[in-house]
Amino acid sequence: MLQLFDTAKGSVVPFQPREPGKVSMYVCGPTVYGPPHLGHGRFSLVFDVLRRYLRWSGYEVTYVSNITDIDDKIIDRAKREQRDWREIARRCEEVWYRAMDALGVQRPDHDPHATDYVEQMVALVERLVARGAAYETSDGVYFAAETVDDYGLLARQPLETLKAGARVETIEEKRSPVDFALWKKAKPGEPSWPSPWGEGRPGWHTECVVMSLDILGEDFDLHGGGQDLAFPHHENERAQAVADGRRFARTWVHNGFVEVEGTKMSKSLGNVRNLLDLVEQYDPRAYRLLVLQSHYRSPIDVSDANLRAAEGALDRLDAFARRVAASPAAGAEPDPEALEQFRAAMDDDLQTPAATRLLFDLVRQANAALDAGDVAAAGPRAAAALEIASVLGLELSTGEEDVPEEVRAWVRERDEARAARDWARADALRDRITAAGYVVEDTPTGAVLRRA
RNA sequence: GGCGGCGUGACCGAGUGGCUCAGGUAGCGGCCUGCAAAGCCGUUUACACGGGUUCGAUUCCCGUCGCCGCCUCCA
Repeated sequence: MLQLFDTAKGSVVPFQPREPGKVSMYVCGPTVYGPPHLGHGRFSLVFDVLRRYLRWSGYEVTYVSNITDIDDKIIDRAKREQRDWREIARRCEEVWYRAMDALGVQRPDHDPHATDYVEQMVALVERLVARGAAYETSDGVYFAAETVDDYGLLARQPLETLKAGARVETIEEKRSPVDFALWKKAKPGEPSWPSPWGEGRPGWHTECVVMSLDILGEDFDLHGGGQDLAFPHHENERAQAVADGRRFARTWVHNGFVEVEGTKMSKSLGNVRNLLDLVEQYDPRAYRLLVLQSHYRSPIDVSDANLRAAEGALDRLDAFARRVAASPAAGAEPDPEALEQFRAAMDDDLQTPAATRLLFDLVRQANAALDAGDVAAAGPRAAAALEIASVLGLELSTGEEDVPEEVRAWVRERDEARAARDWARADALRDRITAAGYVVEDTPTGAVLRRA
């Protein structure tokens, strides 16, 4: 059975879905005001892997991830660039999905947009005001954090400490420094929606409450995001739901941070903080592998050296996939014991490092068996390795899909030359193929091509 | 000030009170190969420092040093 670290409980607990066989998960998505960065990539990959694993485990998964398409940062950028804020949001959303697609992150089943839920948000804020959990000020409506008994649960700090640590540039009308905006009254020229408190826009923390409950219903299974969202964002979502008398997420899962070695990194390749740059400069799967190789709650350091190493490892996996596909070991049933080990690793709070180790062990074992001509031993291990890779979202390349006909012809010529033991000619042809960007591998069944 | 995390071999990065265990990348040596590629095998005193607990600590406790994150809108 799957065990996950629940931030609210502060420990690893058995994952028990609301409804047997079904999992409802909500993962906080991006605010669309700029290109996605490495942090977005990490949480997307982490929860993509969790989702794929749950599916593979037999759960029917509903995956919701929102798009925050109205926010101060969007408005600021619109002002600065003299553009329409909606256009910025729309463009950024396109870029977001382009990056996600490149990373192999499956699209959410639902991607609610904040602007489609403003009415429901207003209704929630009204209820909170009516219950005395929120109050109006000259610039908006604020949530009174002290009305929630266990406020600070996700921050894992008591309310008093949070208040003591709060930064002081707060509005004087706020009753407590930890209170946060549910509704912001519009200044002239700002996008706005009608409300009982006048024209304005929702605060950030409210949308996720409304959208998650609307789509997934009360007591949904899992709420996820980056560690930095635990407080204040998730804390504040939860506070609203609790004050509204609703049951909120059963389990809270947060992934660790991405660290980019400032100077070193920027020196070697000029600040790859942007996800799009990363997927252009490296095999996009390299980031996924990097994420898999450390535990989701640990920090990861994304550096040129790390990404290159991951690319090297992917070459190995691709070569393996090619070799298996071309061998008689292809198509075997996966070794059940290996899959059991995989399951054990993943069930233990998603120990993807152990899972990837298993993957590489299986690859080595299967390769050795193939070397020895032991198809019976190679098949099940190879199949298990390929299945594990697939569950982790690592799509391996077996193919020489789009090799130009010209290059194929050289390969055929080279095979003939080799058959005639004309090594000089064979080597000349290989040079030509190499120059065209391909690598030839001679196998017992003929030459195999791949991209360099 | 409060809370939390981290410091592992050339590099990255898991993990554990004692049982050669990681794994990946790179280098080197070997096998295989016409030569390669791919693959396999082998390979470099590893666990920040100082104490303590213990028969025994990289793993537990205390301290020191260093790095990092969160504490109102940043995944």
